[in-house]
Amino acid sequence: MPSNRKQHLVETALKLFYQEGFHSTGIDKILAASGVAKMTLYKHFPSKDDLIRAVLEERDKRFREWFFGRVEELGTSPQEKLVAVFDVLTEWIQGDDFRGCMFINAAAEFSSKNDAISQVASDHKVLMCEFLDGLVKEAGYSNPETLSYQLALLVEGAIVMGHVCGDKEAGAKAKEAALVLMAGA
Amino acid sequence: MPSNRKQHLVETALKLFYQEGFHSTGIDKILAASGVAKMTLYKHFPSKDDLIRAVLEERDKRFREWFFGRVEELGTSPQEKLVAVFDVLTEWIQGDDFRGCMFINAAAEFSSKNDAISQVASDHKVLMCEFLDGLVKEAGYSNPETLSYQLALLVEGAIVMGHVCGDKEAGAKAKEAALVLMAGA
DNA sequence: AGAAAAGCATACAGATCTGTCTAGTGTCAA
DNA sequence: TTGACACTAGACAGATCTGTATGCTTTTCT
Repeated sequence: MPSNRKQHLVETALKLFYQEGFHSTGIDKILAASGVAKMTLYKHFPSKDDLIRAVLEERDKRFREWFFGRVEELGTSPQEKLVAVFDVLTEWIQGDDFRGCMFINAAAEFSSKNDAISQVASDHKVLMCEFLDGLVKEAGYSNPETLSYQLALLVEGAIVMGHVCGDKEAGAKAKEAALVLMAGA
Repeated sequence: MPSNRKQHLVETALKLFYQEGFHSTGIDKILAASGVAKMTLYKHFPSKDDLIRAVLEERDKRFREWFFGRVEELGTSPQEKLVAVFDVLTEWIQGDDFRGCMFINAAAEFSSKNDAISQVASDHKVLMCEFLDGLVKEAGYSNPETLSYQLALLVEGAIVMGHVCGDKEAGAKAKEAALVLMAGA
């Protein structure tokens, strides 16, 4: 049974790292916000990097659960689910606490020398792509890899435009483009 | 006439901030790498944030000059230039020192509270979009804004996949998608 | 040549940040 | 009751980082 405190730390760090960035969020801020003692943190996580990795892994797990789950809720056929991807994307981007993709942000903050963190970010994107790929294959498109990657590009593009430019319509516009690509495939 | 030293500082900071990130690059590292004295830096830039802003503005200027220039070199008709956009994108992503888009990275590191820096990042993206929009309009597409934004999504998506996943083919794959969208518009 | 500006070197203040040490508190189980 | 264990509180070490102060040298312009 995982300690109460450990989970609580990850919870708090999840919010703070996402909202303010990794370097900008000091250990002390996380401790103050969570009400956990410093020694407890360092008992569970040998270093800040370890905490960051744990947070990213948790984020990956939760985000995909939420995203894939919502897609399944909104669509029945694989075709519908592919379209739903962009509705869920829009939901996310339009949410009040949207601040881009945590993994893109992590890749931006940590140079690729930091293997472990960059790897988690890359893995997350691969898993997102594989989800799309699964749907595209189920839907029976020819050249599924090509189409699914193209849809992934639109998703990532919308995340960026939503974050950097604050364009709340980025998801909807990506959806339009996706429909064109799907129709042409 | 801008001081030699000032330009030299921006030059050095440009490289370091891009390669290692903004928070990870301390003032002292920039000074050591450039051989400029600390007081000289603070004479030209009241704070690190001011230096960062100056660097981002310079980057925006140079990047667009390079990017737009290369596009003009590779294509003659607006149509060709639109295709060339994705060849130049590929060139960039495949370059040895590619580490994503400096403005996406800046937006990731600085929470939106930091108005000035976030604004420069947003402005850069808007200018990139406007360039695409100009080409699309010259090429005579109907619904130009729709198409140009869709192409922008592909560009941003390719940058992300190129950076986070290290996919050197992201640009080429975005090009394929762009051709489909252009054909359908 | 000589004044004014620009830059250099270095030490330092003060804040902040990661990570450690120590001593004490509360809890649960044998 | 006692011992193991998790956690707390707070001081502290040591590094690092931004920004300042001071005194000196170099360049530049007239």
